[in-house]
Order: sequence, then structure tokens, then C-alpha cells
Amino acid sequence: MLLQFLEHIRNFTEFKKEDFERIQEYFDIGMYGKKDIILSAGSKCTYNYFVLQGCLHMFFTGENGIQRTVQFAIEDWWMTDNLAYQKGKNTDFTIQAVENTTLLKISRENQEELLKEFPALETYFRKIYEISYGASLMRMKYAFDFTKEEMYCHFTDSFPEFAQRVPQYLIASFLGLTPEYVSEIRAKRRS
Amino acid sequence: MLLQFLEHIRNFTEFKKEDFERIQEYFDIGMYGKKDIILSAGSKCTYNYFVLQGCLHMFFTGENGIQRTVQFAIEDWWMTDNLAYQKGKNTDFTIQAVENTTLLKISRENQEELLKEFPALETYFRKIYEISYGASLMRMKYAFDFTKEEMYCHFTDSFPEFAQRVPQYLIASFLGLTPEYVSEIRAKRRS
DNA sequence: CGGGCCTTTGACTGGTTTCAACTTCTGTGG
DNA sequence: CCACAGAAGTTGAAACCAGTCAAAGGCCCG
Repeated sequence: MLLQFLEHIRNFTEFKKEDFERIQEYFDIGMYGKKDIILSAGSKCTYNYFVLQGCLHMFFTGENGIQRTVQFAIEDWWMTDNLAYQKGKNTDFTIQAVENTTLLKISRENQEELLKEFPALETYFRKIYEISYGASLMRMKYAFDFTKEEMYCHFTDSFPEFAQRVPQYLIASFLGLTPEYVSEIRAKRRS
Repeated sequence: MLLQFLEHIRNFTEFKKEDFERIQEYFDIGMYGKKDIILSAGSKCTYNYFVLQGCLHMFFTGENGIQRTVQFAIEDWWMTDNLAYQKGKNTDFTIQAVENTTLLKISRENQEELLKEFPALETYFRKIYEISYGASLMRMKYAFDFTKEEMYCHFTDSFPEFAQRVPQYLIASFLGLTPEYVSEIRAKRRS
């Protein structure tokens, strides 16, 4: 399963297989069950997480107590609260496993050292963040451009397998609408 | 004014002043008047822009013809459609000057070469995107957590000088509400 | 001084949330 | 293997936030 991580890196930058042994030493591996909490709101955000297998979501709890999902991560995605991670500060977000999940985690200090030892990985991370940032702007675009109903339809049409994979109330939470309204849209679509 | 660019880089990574001469050769400088278009929707996105002086905004035009601002850039900020820029594809977005603006621009090929010649800049860009991505997630958080009225109040309270600097209808466009509703909120606040 | 762009005001509308009750699904222990 | 409790999904009615439309007022710049 770790080799998949190597292959993933190689999609973005050249990297020698023999160096991969050294890389692994910077990471810890972790296994979590469905609904386990990986990072709690209010705690210090010291790790960056890479999903080998499974699914995570990151959410915050609003004034009213409602949980809002900010992003998902499945296989080959990174996840952390970047702002808090960079500065080693407390986070507002919680990261939770949606399914049984295996992940790699690396501390900020280790990541800095890793990048010093293997500068090729600077390129890798730069590209990863470039993409993530671009994707985040596209999501803003959709949030503006579409009505809630269109957002839901667009999302389920774009990622049908993923929409199957996670419970509906999480998709509602991710798209910023109520579970009840999702029901209504689905009912309308069925007929 | 170019030295400010050097200083900015040095906030994120070590960089020798004597190398700065070489750097400049990778960039073009551009000057634009208020409302000038820097990048048009539908055209190829070949440049990454850095604001030396002034203010840009990036927007798209929705089905209904309404323009929605996705982000602003003022002094020391980068702006481009990252997804399109990376792949050299056509963009959905338009970049326009909000004020008279002086900027540096660099093509994708030049940026790749620049990064090869000065790997220290990989660190710089990685950190820039890390921050941008984190900030973008925070913005999603606000979009979810707040009502439109709260969004407006939070924004103007957080960035009072910026709220003065750009016209109200752009702030409305950025926050995803109508100019009319902004008026209503302001009227309510005054009393 | 004039024209066009920006902002304001008010009435009306509807997409979406809220609330509460009911049904269906899921998994865990006896 | 069934029973049952809690979680997830559905339905319908009432309320409201925010958008739309239209028209008038203010302001900047030529």
C-alpha cells in the first residue's frame, strides 16, 4: 500500500525508488475506524495526513451546533488545516474518518526536514497545493453560480460513485444545504 | 518597486540579493488602467500575475449574466486561474484591474525554468499556495457559517481599509449577495 | 452642466430552512 | 437469528432570508 504513495508522487515529480526507503522514516502510519476522530477542533494541528485507503472529512461546528463539511479526502489526497498546520496553532476544524481508513501522517518539523533532504518534493507539494487551491476556487465558483438544487445535481452527476460512497447527510453538509432539502430534491428527481 | 518583490520573497525563503538580477529576466512588467482586462474568459491562461501596485479582481459571468468575483489581489499577491495555468488551458475567469495597476507577469514555461534555476523558490511558491489554499478553506467556512448579513459585517469589520478601497458592488459580488441587499444592510446598520 | 454609473428604497416573490412527526435502515447484544 | 435502539432518510406545513424588479436619487468625470 505504501508503494501507491510512491507512484502518486511520481505523477508530479521525478523521484528515485531507492530514496523511498528514507522517505518512509519521516512518516507514521495510522489506522482508524469509521467515525473515529483524527484531529479535534481546539487542539493543536501538528500533522499533515495522507489517505492510503478510506475516506476522511473535515468539518467545523457552527454557532447553532450544525456541522459543516469543508472537504473530503479519499485515496491519494492530503488533508489538514493548512493555516493551523503551518503555524502550529490550534484548529477550528475536526477531521473524522467516514470509513475505516489507513493513513500516513507527518509532523510539520518532519515535513520541513524531508523537504530539505529531498528538494524534488518541494515541486511535488507545490503542485499539490496549486491544484488544491485551484479546485477550491472552482468550488467557490459553483457555490456562487448554482442554486442549491443545481449544486446537488451537479455534484452527484460529477461524482456518482462518490455520492454512493458517503451518506447523504454528509453530502448535504458539504454542499451547504439541509438533509431535508436533499430529500426533497431526490423526490423531485425520481418522478 | 521591484525590490519590494525581493523583500516579499525573503519573507518566505532565503534568497540572495545578487541572484535577483537574474530573476527579473524571467518576468515582464505590465501597467494597466482602471477596468482594463488582463485576462479574458475563454482565452488561454498562460501567465501568472504578481501585483506590485494596485488591485485586481478575478470574476466569472454566470448563466444569468451576473458577474461574480472569486478573489481580489492587492500588493504582494499572486493571481491567476491556477487550474488553467497549470495545464495551459482556456479559462472560465476574467481578470480585471480595479485600480490603475502595475504587475509582474511570468509564463508557465518561464516559471518552470525559474524554479529549476532557483530551487529555493519552490519553497516560496509552495508556501504561497499553502497559505492561499488554507485561506480559501477559511472562506468556505465563512460562507457556510454566516448568513449573508453576517458575511458582509464580518468582512467590512475585518478589512475596513479594503472595504473603502473598492466599490460596494464588487464587495457584494465577492461575498455573493446583491448590491441592493448590501444597501439594505448598510441602512440597517446606520440606524 | 450633463450622462452614465453606482447606490438606495420599497413591494413582491420564491427558494430554502426550520420544526416536528413518521418511516426506513443498520448494526449490535441477548 | 431476531429484536430493538439509534441513526439516517422522508414528508409536509409554516416562516423567512435574500433575490428580483422597477424607479428614483446621488455622484463622479468628461
